[in-house]
Amino acid sequence: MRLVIARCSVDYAGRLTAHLPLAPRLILVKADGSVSIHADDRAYKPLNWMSPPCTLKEGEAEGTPVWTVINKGGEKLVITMAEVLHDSSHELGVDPGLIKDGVEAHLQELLADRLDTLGEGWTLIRREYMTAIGPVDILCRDGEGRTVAIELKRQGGIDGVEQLTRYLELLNRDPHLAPVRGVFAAQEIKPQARVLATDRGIDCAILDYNALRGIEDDKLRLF
Amino acid sequence: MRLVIARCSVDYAGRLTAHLPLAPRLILVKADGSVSIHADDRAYKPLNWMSPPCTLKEGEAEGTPVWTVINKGGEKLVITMAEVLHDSSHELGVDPGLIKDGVEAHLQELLADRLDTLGEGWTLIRREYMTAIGPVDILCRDGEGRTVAIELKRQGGIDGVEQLTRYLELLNRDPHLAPVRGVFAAQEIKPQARVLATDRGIDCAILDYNALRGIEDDKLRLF
DNA sequence: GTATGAATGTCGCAA
DNA sequence: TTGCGACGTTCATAC
Repeated sequence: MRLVIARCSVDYAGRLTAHLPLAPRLILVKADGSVSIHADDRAYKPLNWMSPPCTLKEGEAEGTPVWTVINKGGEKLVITMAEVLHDSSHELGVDPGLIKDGVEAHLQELLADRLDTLGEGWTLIRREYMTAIGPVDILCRDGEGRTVAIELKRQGGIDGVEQLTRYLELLNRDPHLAPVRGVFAAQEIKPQARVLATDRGIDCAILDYNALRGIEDDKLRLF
Repeated sequence: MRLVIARCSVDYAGRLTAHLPLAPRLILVKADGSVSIHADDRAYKPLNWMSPPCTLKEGEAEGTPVWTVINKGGEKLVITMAEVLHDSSHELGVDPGLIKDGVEAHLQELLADRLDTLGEGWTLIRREYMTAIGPVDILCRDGEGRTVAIELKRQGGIDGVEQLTRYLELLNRDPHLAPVRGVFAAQEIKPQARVLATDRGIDCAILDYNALRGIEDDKLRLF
């Protein structure tokens, strides 16, 4: 990883064209070949960048360094350095990587295992039940044997209700499944999404991730 | 802007929980208060980060530096540094910012000028035709004098079809306009979106930006 | 490889 | 503040 602090101007021509006037910035060159240009704001987002695979050519024009980064698609990033204030390189090696927990895939797994938290006697038919317009997160049967389509979200917004509505419309055309109930399950459901869901006869369920995981942990502890 | 290279382990507890085992990484502290942790891959994306507003507290545990970053929402990032390999600070000042030159509004302009690419005798009524639920990208008449609502997208997804459906529903209530056809026009239309559109009697059109622009260029060259 | 949906999405605009 | 759509979205995964 190479860190360069320089007063520079930058031009990008690719999916759009962009220009950065002369100013001091950080230029970050990673071992993967990527180049990104950071200002002292915009949080983690660079002003401009080039993703690998790409090639960096360090050239010169009238005594000032000019870096040209090009990728396969013909996108081009040109960095003109009026003044280099810092330049250092560091060997980091391969990163062992990130361990994530608490994303939708995990929620789905947990809920599929604990459908009884939604109601007594609920049984799983399939996770990621495939339809022509996409996979239903969970398809199951309720205590009375009715088919239920569950849409899972971390944040329950209107778009999730729309999604579930489309699935229900489609699933209800299938005589083997109809009538199909809908359950909109999320860690948090926004008021407007709840109103819309209720209006369409879709039930809402708030998921407690820690409780689900806790139950799971308890279950695991038994064995 | 402060650049620290350190062998560190990181724990994040917030919208999800994540852990990074001990390894050499770049820790980037910006003047806006943000902290991001970069490995030597993943292009411009950090392994972990905290966006401003947040507070960084530099502490210590058994002789090793421990940084704790907390934001208003109670999200927490803890960086434990086993070994600091580099530490430098740099004044960059406020960045003059980015000048972008994009394509999205341009597409609408081009298509409005070349409605005949969709069919013979098509004529523009209005771009950005205002309705109670938002502006229809293009409203026009087809060769047989029927009203047509066009929804434009660079990437045609299901959400775009939904949007157009809502417009059509509304427009068809207006006796001056009804019946109104729908055309979903995009540079690329995803299969599922096409299925949904077709199912709802909405026509799909693929736009060739370069061709449209080329035609436009030719036209411009005449004058 | 393609297509599809999630993302600690982020960002910006408007009601 | 919330909602909504775009992003050089990027990213992972199922087909």
